[in-house]
Amino acid sequence: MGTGDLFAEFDQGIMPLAEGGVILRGFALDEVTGLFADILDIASRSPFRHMTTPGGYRMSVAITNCGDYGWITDRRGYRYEAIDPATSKSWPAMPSSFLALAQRAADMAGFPDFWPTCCLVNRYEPGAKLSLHQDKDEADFAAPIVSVSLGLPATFLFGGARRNDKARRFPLNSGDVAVWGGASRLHFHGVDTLAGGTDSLTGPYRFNLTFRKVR
DNA sequence: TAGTAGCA
DNA sequence: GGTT
Repeated sequence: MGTGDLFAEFDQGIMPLAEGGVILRGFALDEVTGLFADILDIASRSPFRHMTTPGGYRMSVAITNCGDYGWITDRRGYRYEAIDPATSKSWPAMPSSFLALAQRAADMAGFPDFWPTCCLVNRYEPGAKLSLHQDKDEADFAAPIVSVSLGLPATFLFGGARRNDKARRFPLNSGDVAVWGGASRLHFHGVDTLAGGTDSLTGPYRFNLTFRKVR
């Protein structure tokens, strides 16, 4: 038996993330091709763009959205909007494949009846990162967060309820799905600087789908 | 403070 | 050089 076989058993499974949080390794593996096609379709109507934080800095992660609401940031702050400010039109509808995946993952993690009204689509290129933050612009903290990884690998940072709580590091690969809610719903989290590389499906990018119930 | 930079 |  070679080393690869020893690690193969860890390709799938449930990794504890925090109280109320798990990483479902490989949960979406057989869907990544279709999900990527849906992302390209969304981006053809609401293009990826680099938004500005309230402090006036450009985010290294490019974003777009689909669903009833989209998360945006500009010099005025963070918020959800039903209209894409770049197109002055509604965000693209959430594909049924997205909704079904998010619901299955939430259910698996112990959050039945999850009905996300927003899917934030993040695009990372090598060098891009997302510093520690809380998802707290939603009206309903009872609903969990579901986060799907596609393409290049990354390191997920997951901390505690306070910004200064030490964050733990978790490898995230294409097809992995992280779900957190309950006691960890408002915990600080982020993504470490993306390393270079080429993915057979997405090329020089990592994509992340983040499902939230905004209202 | 979903940001960067500098210092111990 | 990585970490706090």
